[in-house]
Amino acid sequence: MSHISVGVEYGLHCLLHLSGPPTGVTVASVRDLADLQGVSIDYVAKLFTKLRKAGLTVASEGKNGGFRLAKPASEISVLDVVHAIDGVKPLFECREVRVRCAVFDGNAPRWAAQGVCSIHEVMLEAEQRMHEALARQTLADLSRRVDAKAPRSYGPSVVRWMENRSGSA
Amino acid sequence: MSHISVGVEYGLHCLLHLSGPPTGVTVASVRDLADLQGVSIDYVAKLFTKLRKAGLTVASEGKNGGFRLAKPASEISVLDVVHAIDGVKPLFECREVRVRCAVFDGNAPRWAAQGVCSIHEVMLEAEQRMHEALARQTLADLSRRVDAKAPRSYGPSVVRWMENRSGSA
DNA sequence: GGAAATCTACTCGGATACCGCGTGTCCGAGTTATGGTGG
DNA sequence: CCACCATAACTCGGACACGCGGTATCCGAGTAGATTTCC
Repeated sequence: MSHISVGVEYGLHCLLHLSGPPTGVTVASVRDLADLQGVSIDYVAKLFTKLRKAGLTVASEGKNGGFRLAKPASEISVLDVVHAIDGVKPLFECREVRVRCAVFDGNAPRWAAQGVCSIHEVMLEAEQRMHEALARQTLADLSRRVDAKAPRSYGPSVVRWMENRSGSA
Repeated sequence: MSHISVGVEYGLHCLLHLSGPPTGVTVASVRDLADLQGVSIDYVAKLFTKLRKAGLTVASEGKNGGFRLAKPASEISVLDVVHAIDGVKPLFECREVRVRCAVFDGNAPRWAAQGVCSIHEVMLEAEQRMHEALARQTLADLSRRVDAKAPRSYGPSVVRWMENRSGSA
């Protein structure tokens, strides 16, 4: 179990497919998105509920409904997706052991509880660096990287796959 | 449950007390270290077993035994402690969903499985930034910060507390 | 032919089951200094 | 006075219990377009 969950991974892959041409479409149903990656439909649906609440996607209900990005892909960072799905769980949870030092015998002096624990400071600094790196990358950046790897035929084949599904259903 | 466990927090606090004057001593038993912070003895013992295996501390067995740092505090980074106790668990565990894309229909082409997943790359970059921040801080740095906060009387009182314990026992 | 009813496909959200892992505890074994005992 | 033995204190390492949260599934409700039915 890692700090950044698989939900984030699924979510990012789905959002990449929603980032428009050349590699993806602009609107798709949860069913198609889930089946496209061999993941549980219900699970992906829960992810998109979170993404919607975070204001990253908008949903259109009813038949032929689906999700699309609420903003241009260049304005959605990886950090946004992480926070939307995993919440803001901290890298490190300080338990304030400094105030429980036996020397204080129960009642810690003011200076011990004041400010942020020194160890906590270091962890917060590291967390900050991590967040900066994640905030720097947007869906558009990721999309470009994928496009650079994949052959030119990949994008259209994905689009065709989705159209065939809705056609056969 | 955060990515960096409470074990690391306990471990760091213990190691700080082992970082020598002015705030700490140079050798101490697990019992004293644990009681000093109101933490389970057995649990701290397990932590120190890991720290020993990682080569950060050395133990002297038998009566009046205990642990001391294997290296100067200035050569032990926070990252070393994190890795020693939590292991090297990754920030993000890529499940390679890219190769499971339904378009490939079971057998993914070479280009899809080649190299590192684009999403994974971003996560690795963030993890790297985090590690850099943790590697930059040593026990000596932390010790200095604590000393700057605590009054001059704190260090000696900790030492006295330990001596009283071994004296009364 | 147009309006109403039905159907279908989709989103929404809660409830729940499963399972791995972090946290914490317990115990037996090995090791070394200390204190006591007997020659 | 010295050698020997028992005891205490400590580390070492495995085993295990507990609970939380991530992962995954199921189901009922609400909504809107498509289709059919009926006047």
